[in-house]
Amino acid sequence: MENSEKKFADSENCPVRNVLDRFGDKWSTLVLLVLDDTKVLRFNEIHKMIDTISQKMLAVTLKSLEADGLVLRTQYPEIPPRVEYTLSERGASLIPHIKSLVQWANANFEAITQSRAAYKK
Amino acid sequence: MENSEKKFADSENCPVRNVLDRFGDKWSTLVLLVLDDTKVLRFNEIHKMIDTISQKMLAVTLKSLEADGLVLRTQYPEIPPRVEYTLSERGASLIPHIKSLVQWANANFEAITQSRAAYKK
DNA sequence: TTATTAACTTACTTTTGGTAAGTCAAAGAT
DNA sequence: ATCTTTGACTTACCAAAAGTAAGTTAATAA
Repeated sequence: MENSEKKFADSENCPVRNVLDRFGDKWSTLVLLVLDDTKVLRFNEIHKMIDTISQKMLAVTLKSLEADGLVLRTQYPEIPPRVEYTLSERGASLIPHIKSLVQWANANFEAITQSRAAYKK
Repeated sequence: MENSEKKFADSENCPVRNVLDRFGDKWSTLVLLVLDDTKVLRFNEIHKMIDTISQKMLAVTLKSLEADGLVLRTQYPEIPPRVEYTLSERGASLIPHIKSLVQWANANFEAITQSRAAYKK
């Protein structure tokens, strides 16, 4: 009995599951794209660019991206505080892969929208 | 005043936002990968391969993938029922882009895990 | 003295996802 | 004839994740 049927089970040890758990959240990928687009951004600047994200979720998203070593956080000892976010090298290395997905998205956006509308049930 | 700061706002009309909203759910991408891996699968077979997904979420995930035209559903008029799922052409065209992400995941899995452990705060 | 500012937290509510049981219709077992 | 099994789901209820709004901090400006 082969267990090819278990290839994706067990998210602890499966890199695929692990990374999908990581980026299958609502905001991480978008934040990375925004940082790639503008290189250096402060908290409130990111918040303006993605205006539907809540401050709370932006805070936790940035924190987990930082924990994963994808984003660098630089804090200046001033008041009011100033904090700058940038992609790390590792974060930057992810971008081309995300952009390849984005290209597909742009190419298929219309067709998908139409399928969705036609599906209606 | 330029509004480059609004490039990613408004998820209705932004293909990037739209597609990330679509795949920023917990299961869609995994289901696509599993279907790519085995080509034709029945409901319960997918459920076994991704054993942590609930039947409920597998059902809604498959339904939305079908609505988007990424997955094809074939129902045989038998009892007990038999339903087969496959990738559509459109779904198949997405796979290479997802796999490029997966490769990155495999390559960076260890380093990320270590960063996470070191972060601890 | 009070307002302002940036980068967050905190308390509370809503949405999304998980769990377990139920449905449907026929074939096979008792 | 009634009971059980089977596969692909629903449904009702509960827990976890995300959204909302208000609060915190410390210095400078009004």
